[in-house]
Amino acid sequence: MKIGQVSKKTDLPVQTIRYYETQNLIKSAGRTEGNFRVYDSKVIDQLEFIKHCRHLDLSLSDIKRINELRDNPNAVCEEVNELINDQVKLVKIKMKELRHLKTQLEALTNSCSNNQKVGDCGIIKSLQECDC
Amino acid sequence: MKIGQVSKKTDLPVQTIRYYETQNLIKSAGRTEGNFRVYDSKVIDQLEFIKHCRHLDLSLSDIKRINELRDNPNAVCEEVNELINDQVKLVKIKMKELRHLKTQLEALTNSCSNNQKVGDCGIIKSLQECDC
DNA sequence: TTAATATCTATAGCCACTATAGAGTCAAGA
DNA sequence: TCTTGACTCTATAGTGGCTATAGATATTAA
Ligand SMILES: [Zn+2]
Ligand SMILES: [Zn+2]
Ligand SMILES: [Zn+2]
Ligand SMILES: [Zn+2]
Repeated sequence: MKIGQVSKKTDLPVQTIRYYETQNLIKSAGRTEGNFRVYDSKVIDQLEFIKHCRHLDLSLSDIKRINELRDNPNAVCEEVNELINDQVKLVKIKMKELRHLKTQLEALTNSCSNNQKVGDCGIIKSLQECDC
Repeated sequence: MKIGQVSKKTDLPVQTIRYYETQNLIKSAGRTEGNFRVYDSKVIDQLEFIKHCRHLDLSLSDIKRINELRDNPNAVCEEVNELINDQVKLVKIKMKELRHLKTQLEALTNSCSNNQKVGDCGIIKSLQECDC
């Protein structure tokens, strides 16, 4: 299988697959005589795994670590658990920040009736005076 | 006033102030004989304005646009309004994504009792099988 | 044979900074 | 006056996770 076909099967851009190789998330593939990468079907599963991890917004280094852990199926899974818990914490922090942001932005839109002069616009004024 | 003092007053790193200059968010400052930047107190307000906009996660190009609009105090403030509304939309989209993420991550943590073998860990299994 | 398509490497760009290196400037104390 | 240390300067690279481009080579289909 060449990289284009892997790309179609996984719905990942060719560039991204090559990028994952440079980051050692997948092994460097074998090559044809003409220097084209050749894959066997195992890589599909590996890339799907990476994709799912990325859906969860795990960093590539986290994913690398999870892959390492997967290679020791007899080890205790505590570290996997921690990684996911840390990610939950991160997401919660980001959500909190966004809620704060939303409140502030909506207060701003309420301070402007949309047909004022820029010089009188409540948004501009609030941005000058805000004490956050 | 030299850049270090501006930095202290605004609580912005010196590098950031210079960076804003390269991005034309503030005018390039005057210089001493020894080529040090010299500012008057106006720049403090300008930087505070930028800071407040950044608190709202407005992009530097948005901030640049808002600054341009501020220079036409007689224009209608519709565009300011739109910028903020677009930002609200962005924030809402991001919040939705994060809520989805949180749900998925918490389902993952529930699928693992933390003292399993990696080979049996529900998190790993879910990441292999997930169909999102 | 030729044209289109696929692949290769290397490099730059995105965003908003942050960090570093190496050189120059300035102020205060001995 | 000299020196030390703090401050500033420019230029450059790094962050993360891709994405886009250029220019060369390889393969495939008509
Ligand atoms: Zn998934
Ligand atoms: Zn307004
Ligand atoms: Zn503010
Ligand atoms: Zn587990």
